[in-house]
Amino acid sequence: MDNGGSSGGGRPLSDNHSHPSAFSFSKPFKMDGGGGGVVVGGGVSSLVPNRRINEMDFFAQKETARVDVKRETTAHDGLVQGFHINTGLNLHLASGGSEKSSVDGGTSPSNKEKLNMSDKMVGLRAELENMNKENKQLRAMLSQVNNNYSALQMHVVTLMQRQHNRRAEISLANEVNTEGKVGERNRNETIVPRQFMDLGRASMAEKDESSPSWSGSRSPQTNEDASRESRRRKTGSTSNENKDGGREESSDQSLQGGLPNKVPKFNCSQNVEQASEAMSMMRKARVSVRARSEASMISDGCQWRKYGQKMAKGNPCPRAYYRCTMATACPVRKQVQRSAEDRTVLITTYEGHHNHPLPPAAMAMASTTSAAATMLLSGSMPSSDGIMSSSFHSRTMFPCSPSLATISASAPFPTITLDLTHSPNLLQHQRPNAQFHVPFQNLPQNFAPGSHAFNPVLHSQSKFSALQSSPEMQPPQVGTEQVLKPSSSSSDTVTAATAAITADPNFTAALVAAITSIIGNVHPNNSSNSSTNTRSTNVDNNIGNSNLVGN
DNA sequence: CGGTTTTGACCCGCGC
DNA sequence: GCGCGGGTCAAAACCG
Repeated sequence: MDNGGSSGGGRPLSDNHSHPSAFSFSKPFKMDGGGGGVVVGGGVSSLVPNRRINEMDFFAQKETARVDVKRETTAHDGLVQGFHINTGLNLHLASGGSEKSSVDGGTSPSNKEKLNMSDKMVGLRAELENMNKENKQLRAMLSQVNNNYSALQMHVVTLMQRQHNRRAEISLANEVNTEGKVGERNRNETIVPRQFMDLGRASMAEKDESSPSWSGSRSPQTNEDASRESRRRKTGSTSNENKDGGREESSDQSLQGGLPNKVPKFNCSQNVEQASEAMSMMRKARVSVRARSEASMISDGCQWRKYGQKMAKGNPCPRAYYRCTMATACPVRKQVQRSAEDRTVLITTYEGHHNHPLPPAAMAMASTTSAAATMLLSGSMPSSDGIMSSSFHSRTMFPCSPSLATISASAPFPTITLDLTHSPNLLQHQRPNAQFHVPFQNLPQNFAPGSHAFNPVLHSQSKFSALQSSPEMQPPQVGTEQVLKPSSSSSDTVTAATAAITADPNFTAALVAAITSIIGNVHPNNSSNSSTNTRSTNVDNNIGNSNLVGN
């Protein structure tokens, strides 16, 4: 691996990554001080060289220079010149100055006043720019919150429906069979999918240990916690482990904290439980992205810290494990591995939801993974028996983009795979035919289904059966994904999932935005990617993505 | 010096 | 029970 050369410390990473708070607050303040000092203190001659101090903000310097010229001409050429200048760009400034000078009486005080006003102007503009930046940052945060909100909302609706179905089912079963089993089930009333529940318990157990009755099959999350717990007990809980444990705990909390709007809506404790279960499950849902890239990692705008690497069976390429480090408690993880069949294909699997504001470059991917996970879960959870059927080792395709995404909801983690290996022409076949209008209704103009015909080559490549049977399409890195063996029940579920996903414009919009950003990032032309990971390409990514996300 | 990467060890679930 | 594979940890090495 090229990790040694590309590793690099964290500082370039944090510098390159346009963390909003880092960017928008430091520079304007510098600018204020510099610009103000120059104009007030310096004479004409001293001002000109100052223009070359490029450390300062361009905007402030331009203002300074403009004022210099005016002042110079006013002083040397008299009233006519001065009058001429006053009709220039800074009308407000000039008139204000003249007003004050008439009050004060002298001409030189008038100049000073002008200077002061221009100083203030510069400061105000700097402030304005600062506020604009803040505004942008807030907008980004807002859009993320909105995204999370809608995702969670959909999931809650799904849960409610499932609960409703279950009640109906139970009452039906009670009529038919009055056995104790059913009665017991009825007492528990809201039995959600077992796997779902276990995941929820894991997070609940951390916060509330007063639920010892939780037992049964252990979910990976529980395993993780138990493993951590056992290690903690063994080693006497070093500071690091404490930190880690705290991190995990706070990650769950923060997960919910990141979506505060929904949780209070649950009045009964069971619903709260379900919500947290849903969140835990969402953390476990995975979104896998296949993309061609020479880089060791695709640039998604986030900061990642590698915490492990393993040789996976059946793949000579190692699998790398990354954690999001943009926030201390961010639960998002990802796995990166090259495809065994095609080494140019990089498979990135995301898991979890960011609990912190994201830079614009990261918004697309985060939104996609979030929405995809949500839709995957809400659509894939069978409502018939509340348990993710073991027969649900199935995959399906997005009808809107047959070569784009694959659902693989095999236990324990439902996974959705976005195949971007045909990315160069992706934008040309957003909508293969008129059959799938709805999902792209809300697309930004850039991504609105264009007049380009669906690429016939890709179209032929993307047939359902071909993709299913293609070993390349099976993300080899995750879980126990299996090749499709469609059963009637699974196909129903898959259909439901597909329908749910494709009916959600938010998801499709986010999906397309993410895909487009990825295309920009993983394109072979991006030569700087070849030996470096995210940090080296973030600036480019930000530039490239800002347009996409902004739309 | 602080953050990241590397890498061996550990734990757990699962299949036999 | 044992081995295998996946996932994670954490000390050491590395980097800027």
